Amino acid sequence: MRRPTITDIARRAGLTKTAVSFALNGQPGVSEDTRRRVLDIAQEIGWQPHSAARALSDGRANAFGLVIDRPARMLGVEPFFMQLIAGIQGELADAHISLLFTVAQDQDAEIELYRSWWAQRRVDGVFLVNLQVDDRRVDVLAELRLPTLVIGSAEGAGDLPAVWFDEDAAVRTVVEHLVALGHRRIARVTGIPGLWHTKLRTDAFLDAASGLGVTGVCAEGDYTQDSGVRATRELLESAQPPTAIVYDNDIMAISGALTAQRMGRRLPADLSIVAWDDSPLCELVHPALTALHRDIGAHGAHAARRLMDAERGVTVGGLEEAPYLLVRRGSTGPAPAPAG
Amino acid sequence: MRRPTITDIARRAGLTKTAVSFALNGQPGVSEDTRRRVLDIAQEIGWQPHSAARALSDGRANAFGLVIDRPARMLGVEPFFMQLIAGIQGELADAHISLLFTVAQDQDAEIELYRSWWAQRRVDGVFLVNLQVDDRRVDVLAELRLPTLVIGSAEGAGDLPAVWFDEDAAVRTVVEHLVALGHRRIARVTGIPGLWHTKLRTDAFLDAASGLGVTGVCAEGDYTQDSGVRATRELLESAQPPTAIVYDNDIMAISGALTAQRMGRRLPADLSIVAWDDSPLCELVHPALTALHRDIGAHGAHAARRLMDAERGVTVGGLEEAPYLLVRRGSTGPAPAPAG
DNA sequence: TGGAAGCACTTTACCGGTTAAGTGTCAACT
DNA sequence: AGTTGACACTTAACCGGTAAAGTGCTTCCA
Repeated sequence: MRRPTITDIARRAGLTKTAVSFALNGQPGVSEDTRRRVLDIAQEIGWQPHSAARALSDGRANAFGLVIDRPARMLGVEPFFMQLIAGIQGELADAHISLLFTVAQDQDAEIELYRSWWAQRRVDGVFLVNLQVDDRRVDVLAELRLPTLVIGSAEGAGDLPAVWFDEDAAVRTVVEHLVALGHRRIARVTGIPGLWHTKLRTDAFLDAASGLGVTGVCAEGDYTQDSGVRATRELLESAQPPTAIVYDNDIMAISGALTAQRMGRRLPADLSIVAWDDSPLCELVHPALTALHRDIGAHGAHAARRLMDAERGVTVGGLEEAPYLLVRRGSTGPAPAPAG
Repeated sequence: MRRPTITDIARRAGLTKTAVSFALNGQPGVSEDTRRRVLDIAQEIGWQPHSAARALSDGRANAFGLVIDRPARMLGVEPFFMQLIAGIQGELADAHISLLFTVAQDQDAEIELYRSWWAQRRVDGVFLVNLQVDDRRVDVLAELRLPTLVIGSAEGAGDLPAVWFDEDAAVRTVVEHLVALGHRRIARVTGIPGLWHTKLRTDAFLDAASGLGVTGVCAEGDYTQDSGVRATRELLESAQPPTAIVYDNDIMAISGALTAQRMGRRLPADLSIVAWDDSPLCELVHPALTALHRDIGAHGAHAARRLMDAERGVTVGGLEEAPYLLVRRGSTGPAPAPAG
């Protein structure tokens, strides 16, 4: 089955390919009759433009790129990226823009990939995720002038447009919730320390705690359940254990909850737990975990729309998403009465 | 920063672009000196071929496609696809082939996407996952002659090449393991019924059970934790509850394990549990879940290599992966002594 | 010493689109 | 009646590669 070209259409319509191109693209210069006829033929023989031909001609690849450089072992346990991609797709599909999705070994490999994509004109722009403090990717992408949309953090994005959630407000909501329940020693198990949103949350967490006159402690995690278990154990075995723990993702929260239960803590009577990002996993354990909920699909859609705008030269500002929603479930409750 | 083309190289080398093209592609017809010089210049100015130009010229898109049509809600809770994609990428990267990854609403949308990719020459081939019984995609792809590699099932793939795991042997391994532990009533919570590998496992499960003279029961699930909870409850509340349950994925296994524990069953004293696919989640619960382990990354890599071969016209046969490995953890043990 | 062969290129054309510039025809206007 | 201009196209060129066919020079051999 040979794929039809505009030349085929031209032959059948008795026109030149230029006339056909005009007709197909709504350009003036062809009669309405002719345009109709051309469109009918195109429809009939199932013509669609050859992506490479068009790309070569107009210089646009009609593709965006998304690279994740976390180790494969850690990928996918979190639903975040799949939901994000699904949201992005929804917007891109209508515009006939494809998504090149890649998993890179590390940041060097990721940067090499951007250079390669740029040099080969494979993509018209990229989504940048998991922004780190002093992230080298930002400078590289700016230097390449590859349209970029940062997902997840306004800080550190430099001049690049971004979409993000208000981590600060979310942290405050959680801390206020816990303080209102009487908690005075609150801990937080962080995500990977180098990431901007981890830093934002940590700063906001310590601020909120001291602002409300309670003790806030951070233990370092890395999103894996191992780290969730370890951090939880350390916190609960410390001299002055917290009565509530906030985890930076759901995996750590669940492993933390189960660890605490194994250590004899009742939830929420002895310990309250809050998860960040509300995946189905949060309802897996008993009691179900109180969690910060956000619309990740919409987040992806917003990112996609903005990258499309940015790539077309429209100046786009940042977008702060609708606030996180604190979904209260069984894992948070009144602080235990002070011992002794 | 203008991107360099071979014409730029030609100008600097004092040659025509044809000579440059020959030099860059290792074609005969240029002296070694000239070739060196051209390669040096290319290196120096950071030239890489314009993907669209090359695609237009040689007719290859240098991209493969992968579509998943499960609802976004269910995606990503399972690490399977992320690991698969990471494995695929590893192979494709060296060959400078990109992966177009898309999440589709349903199978109709997926088929439309294939037609569109084909008509626009966006991809040179596609990976087909989650093969269903009477899958319409197989015929469409065969009709389009879009090189296709089926991942996960030889059955139902028609003439399309495939890579798959031996589900039959895996089922037998599990059932034999459980029977050896003394279990006589074994249940299985299935994945989505329409999928080929679900059917394969179900048939094999019932066969293995009757072959070993034990009772095998299947309860329908759909990979979600809700279905895991529901099926587990039904099974345990039935007149003759099983002493062991095998789940078709890890999410259902975990929710099943937790549900059983909440219903007062001790694991493995009262009930043994086996998970299909060994993600980190399996070690989340206590006792950790016995699980069927397989190398999903390698699976993806094999698929990628075979699709590359198929697309180049090499006749590729099917590949059965190394067998599943049953990782024994705390969730399986001797069957409880018969009551009464 | 003339012809053939081989080398190292160049010329030309093509892939399938888009687009600037050119052309023939007809109607309207002066 | 001749110019003008609009219309509906066509011609030609371009995007950046690849590749078949052609060219000029050297070398080798009979």
